[in-house]
Amino acid sequence: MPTKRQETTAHVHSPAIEDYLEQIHNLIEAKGYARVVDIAKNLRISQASVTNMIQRLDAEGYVIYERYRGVIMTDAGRKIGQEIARRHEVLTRLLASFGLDPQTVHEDVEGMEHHISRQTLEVLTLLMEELEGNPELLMKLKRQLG
Amino acid sequence: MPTKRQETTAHVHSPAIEDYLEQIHNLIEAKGYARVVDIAKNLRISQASVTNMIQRLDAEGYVIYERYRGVIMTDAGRKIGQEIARRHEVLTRLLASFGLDPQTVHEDVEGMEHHISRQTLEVLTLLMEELEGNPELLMKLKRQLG
DNA sequence: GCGGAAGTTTAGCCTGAGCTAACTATTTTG
DNA sequence: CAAAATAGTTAGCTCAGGCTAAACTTCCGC
Repeated sequence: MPTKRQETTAHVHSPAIEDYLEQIHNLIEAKGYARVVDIAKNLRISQASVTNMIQRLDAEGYVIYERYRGVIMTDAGRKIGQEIARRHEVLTRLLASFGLDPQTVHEDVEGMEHHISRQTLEVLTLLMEELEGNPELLMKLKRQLG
Repeated sequence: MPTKRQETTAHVHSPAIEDYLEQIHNLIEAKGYARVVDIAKNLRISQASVTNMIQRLDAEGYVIYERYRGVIMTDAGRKIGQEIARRHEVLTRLLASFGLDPQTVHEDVEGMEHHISRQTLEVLTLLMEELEGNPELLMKLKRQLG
């Protein structure tokens, strides 16, 4: 893997970090708080790994963490969490509109969501909106999918 | 042995492996052979890392490797290399048709190409073809991009 | 208000995939 | 055809991000 060389300037974050922040963001949206055990369950990794990463997220300024007490997000963390959630939603709606099986959609979205620039997100949003507002076109394309 | 169906190109290989096989495939297409030094240059990693990985690719049956003599691809390796190259091409054409800057296209494609299922590839191919055959629609969408 | 269940943290380990430095092999060229 | 340049390899590191086992905290029912 051509690992992105660490930019000295604006700090770049890994897919893993994005996954955690997206998850924490979603949990806080949904239940008002984010527990280690739930993050671990949703990401399907061990609780120990979550604790570990949360400490890193705190050190890097994405969350504020107090031992045994849970996390809250900083503005920086929330921003990233929201961005990823947005990419997730657009991709999911776009693919789902073609009737792909939900499991496949989920897997592809999980994989792709970390790699989409602002510009590409705009393109995909546009495509999604066009298809949602133009059922004729969508039907035509779906017919071609066989 | 009970029958274990494994039809859907199971993700048994890493993104890194796909990157190498895509690159080796492209080089062989273009020049008839793939040298360590060129693979390293294209993936922007060290030659030592390439040698290392090539040995793994041989061990896992994707290429045949002879010390100091270069690599050739097995059928398994070629299949993956072609698949990734195909995903690469579809994504590139789709995004480029909206006039996104080539550097951005390239980065996004590099990131996304490893995560696209057969079904999603079909959807994206369809969208690409529709836009290429329907300049009206493409123009309309591009106008909306601002 | 205490004891066990549930949740969290620590310690120590592993693997993938990069790196550099030093060496070896091959190719090119004066 | 030998020596310099180029290409390839090996050894030994690093780092991210997983893991398990065991220890520690918190919470809840009795």
